[in-house]
Amino acid sequence: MLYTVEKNYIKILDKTEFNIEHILECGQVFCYEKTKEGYVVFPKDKFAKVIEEEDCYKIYTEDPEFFVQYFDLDRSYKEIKEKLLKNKIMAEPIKFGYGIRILKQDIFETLISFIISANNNIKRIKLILNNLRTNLSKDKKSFPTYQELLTCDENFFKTMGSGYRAGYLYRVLRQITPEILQSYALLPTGELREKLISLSGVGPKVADCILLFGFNRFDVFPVDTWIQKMYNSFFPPLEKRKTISLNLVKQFGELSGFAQQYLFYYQRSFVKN
DNA sequence: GGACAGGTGCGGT
DNA sequence: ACCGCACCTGTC
Repeated sequence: MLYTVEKNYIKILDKTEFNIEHILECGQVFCYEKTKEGYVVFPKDKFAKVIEEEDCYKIYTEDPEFFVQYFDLDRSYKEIKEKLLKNKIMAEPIKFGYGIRILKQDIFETLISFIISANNNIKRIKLILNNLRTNLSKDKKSFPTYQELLTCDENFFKTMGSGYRAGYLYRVLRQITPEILQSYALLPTGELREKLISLSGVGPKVADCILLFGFNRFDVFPVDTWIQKMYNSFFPPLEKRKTISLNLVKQFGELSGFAQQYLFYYQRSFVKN
């Protein structure tokens, strides 16, 4: 067993299967901060403080049940890594990001976050999301609700720093509701992907991210500029991201999403600084 | 100062 | 269906 639930924290017993830096910095999430003591993470209206100790992690939270789900603690990543290691290309990335886990994030939150992420850098994405939180949510620290976002006009989103994505945000809020999004969970991946791409500000890359991080569909391989660079350094170079994605899904099948995270985290570690 | 960020929408072929 | 280009704005 990976964890035990104590009174006000979750204890992670195996640090080879959970590394908070790997989990939060591998590109799947924006609502976290590094602190002096460790990391804080604040999905939806929840909050947890993650502290590393000698032989364990402690996840301090008022809602352990939520964070057991959120951190995907009941899935064996040991098995996933073993399967992925059959592909030689995965050896170094898994060695480097051994403690990665794919979070189970709120679907609506993932939609809004990744629309903002398009052609953008992480620092600025976090800034925009912070602006939205402090200006819209009543407690200044929860992710804004659908209703709160719906009251905003396009210009407001611009003042939050979202630039030309302001129009995407304004329109997408009038195309869907969190409830309709949730109902898409019943659809097969291909059909669901089409639904997502039909939304304003959602193209192939953002759709794949929502599929992976919100709906936890692992048979998709989001290809951004980093993955494209990685791919073109390992394989005969390709221009089109769609072809790259198809090739990678062909290689990794139902484990594509996991492979993507290890490869992304590894690739980005070189270029960062 | 320009290139680049976790791309998308749009109009023209 | 497949290009090519414009697009906010902070950071290097």
